[in-house]
Amino acid sequence: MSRTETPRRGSRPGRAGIRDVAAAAGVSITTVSDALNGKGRLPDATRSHVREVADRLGYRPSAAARTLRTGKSGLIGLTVTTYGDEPFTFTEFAYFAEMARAATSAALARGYALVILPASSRHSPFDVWQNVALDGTVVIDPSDDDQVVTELMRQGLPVVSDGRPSGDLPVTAWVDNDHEAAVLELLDHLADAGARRIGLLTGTTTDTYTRLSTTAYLRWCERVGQDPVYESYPAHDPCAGAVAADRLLARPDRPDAVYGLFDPNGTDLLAAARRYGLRVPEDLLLVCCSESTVYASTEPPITTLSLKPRRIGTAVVQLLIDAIEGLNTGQPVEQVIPTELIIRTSSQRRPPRTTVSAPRSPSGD
Amino acid sequence: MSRTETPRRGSRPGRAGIRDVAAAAGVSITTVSDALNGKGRLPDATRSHVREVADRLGYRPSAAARTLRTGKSGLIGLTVTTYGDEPFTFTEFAYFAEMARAATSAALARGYALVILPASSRHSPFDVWQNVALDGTVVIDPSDDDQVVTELMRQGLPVVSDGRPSGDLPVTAWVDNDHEAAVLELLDHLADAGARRIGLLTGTTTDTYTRLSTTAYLRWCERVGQDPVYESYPAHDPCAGAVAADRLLARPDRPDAVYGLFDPNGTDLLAAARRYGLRVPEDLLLVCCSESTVYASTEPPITTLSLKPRRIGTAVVQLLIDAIEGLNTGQPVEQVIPTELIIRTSSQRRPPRTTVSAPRSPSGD
DNA sequence: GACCCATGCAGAAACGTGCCTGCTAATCGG
DNA sequence: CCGATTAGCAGGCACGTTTCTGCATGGGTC
Repeated sequence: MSRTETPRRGSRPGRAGIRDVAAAAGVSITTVSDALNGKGRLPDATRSHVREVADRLGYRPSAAARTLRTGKSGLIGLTVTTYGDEPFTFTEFAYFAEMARAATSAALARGYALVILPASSRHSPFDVWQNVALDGTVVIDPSDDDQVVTELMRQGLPVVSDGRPSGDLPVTAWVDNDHEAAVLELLDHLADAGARRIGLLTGTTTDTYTRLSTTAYLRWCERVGQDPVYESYPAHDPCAGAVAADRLLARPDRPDAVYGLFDPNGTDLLAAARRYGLRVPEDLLLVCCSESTVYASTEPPITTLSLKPRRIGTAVVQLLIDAIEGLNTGQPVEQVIPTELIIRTSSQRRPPRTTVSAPRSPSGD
Repeated sequence: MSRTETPRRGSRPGRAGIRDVAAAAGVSITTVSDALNGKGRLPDATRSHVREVADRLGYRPSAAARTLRTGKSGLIGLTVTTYGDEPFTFTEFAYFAEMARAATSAALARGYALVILPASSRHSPFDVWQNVALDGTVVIDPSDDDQVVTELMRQGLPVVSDGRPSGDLPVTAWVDNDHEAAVLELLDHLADAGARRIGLLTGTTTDTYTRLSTTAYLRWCERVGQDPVYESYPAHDPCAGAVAADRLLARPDRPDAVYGLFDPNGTDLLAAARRYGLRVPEDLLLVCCSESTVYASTEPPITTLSLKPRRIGTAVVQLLIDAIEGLNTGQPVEQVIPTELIIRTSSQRRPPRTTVSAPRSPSGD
């Protein structure tokens, strides 16, 4: 009986609820909700009055209550595969950084925020996946039988993957490059530049990117009648890359052109070439897959294959939000983003033009 | 009257609630909640029975309802300052990538997840900040009168900043390097290596890092009696960096050593040095602040100052979670992370040792 | 003047969980 | 054998919001 008089009981002091706004404005809770959300039919006078009172009280609606009521949280999960003990190589390479950055801004532009989550999910109540209400999830390079993806789809949550899912992994949509076509174009470019034996620096991991790129290389070799020359290494270990680059150039059947599948391969191969006294591009043509801008100012500048992570990150998020809001029914759920081969000095036998004057000081070139 | 018989009304089909688990297990809702959360006093038989039924039904507790009830969401905001029109330069430089990665894994290890949020907050109901329930926020390089930080602190939410807040901006705690000491140590190192006139490549932005580093440089110059030689450029524009590097080396009072404040300055300065025929380190000593590993394999390898972003990201999150959980009362709220000067060839007059054999082919060095 | 509809707002039922309160039966000390 | 304690569990309120329903009121139309 005496309890009915306590206006706010358990609420944190300092945070005003919608009830406080209604009481202060002399209207009902419904009116406050409608006025602030632009719904219902209210005269502008009431609307502005409620807004003013809410502002004066510093009212901030509870996101948790809104999510509970509406079922929409405005949160999108972002997860990447783990490598070994390291939590994950998120942004270890420039690709992930650019992709995540584009995905973040695309999500924010549509009123969503990204939550970074691990690729593995313990089946325990302390799992982070249990404690966050998601509207959907972006998965980067899901594994063949990704348990997280399976579970999310089973819950009816949309999942869009960067990288086409292998096997029968069900996803709402996916975005990827045409890796085979990119590798074939790249190898043709090297052959046009005069390469007779093209080597490959690849990874031991079984992700889709590595697999497709490697098989495309092998098919190309078979087509042109060249013996494959490649070295593999665990891509998550930066030191192993330098060692593998060295191994590749130390082989008796040393290639006269190399394509490195991973971002640091360019500098690693360049350093290895210097160690063996090989000039680039005179003795060795070089291309690597990278999003880093450092290869524009190396000596010499290195030709890179860009996977356009910005476009991928944007497309992934757009597809996911469309699915969340039910806008993409009937549209294609597969999207292929073209790659871009940025041709620089390292893959051209004749440098396009010499550096602009600037006399070399010591041993005159 | 007839409504009391409908077991689940508006709930999404396919998602079982705690009521369904209670009904299926033949116990009350309280017992289910206690059994799954390890609270209350229940015999192990009941506990395991409830768990089994919950597993069988695929029960997933609603994060929104739990957050509404407990007031804790398990979410931590992560925000960085914006630069121009670009949403934000998040992970534009390796520092942010490494810092965010360490912060993410530190948060996940303690059961929290990071939400990436923009530094600006429109005062509108469509603002992302309104729609996400946060337990606390990590702010990278807050501006002098950061409105987001002020608002969050006013709401009673803990805020920990990477970079000491300038002015009277209130924060719960902050983590930073001792930038002055780092710059002074670095300049002393260059002077020890024989530098007579040390130049600086700095930024036009007014963030704390740029300001402290620049003033430390100016103070050092004053102390040793050297005229300051520096060029400024907008750090968010990668092209401007190369131009500024060129400007610095084109000056009549050309420095014989340069420290670049930002990550890409190393390659930019190296390229500029090549254009002017300056050998590194013989004619020009070079140091830049970077977390990138490419500087280990450039020609020559470049000495870098590491701000230890991994340690900073970890420390920031630990302090924030301690504050959220009320564990750090009385502990210091300021934490200084030591920097590390990674000395390579570019800042040593005498290279420590020549490259291991490997005959240079053409113009014999 | 009776009917109808649009307008402006209030009441109240959920959303799904956590936890405080309380009730019953079993154990225990004396 | 009896009061006191405790284990084991159920009832029900509250978190703060959205939204369905409904009740007045007023101005039109026939």
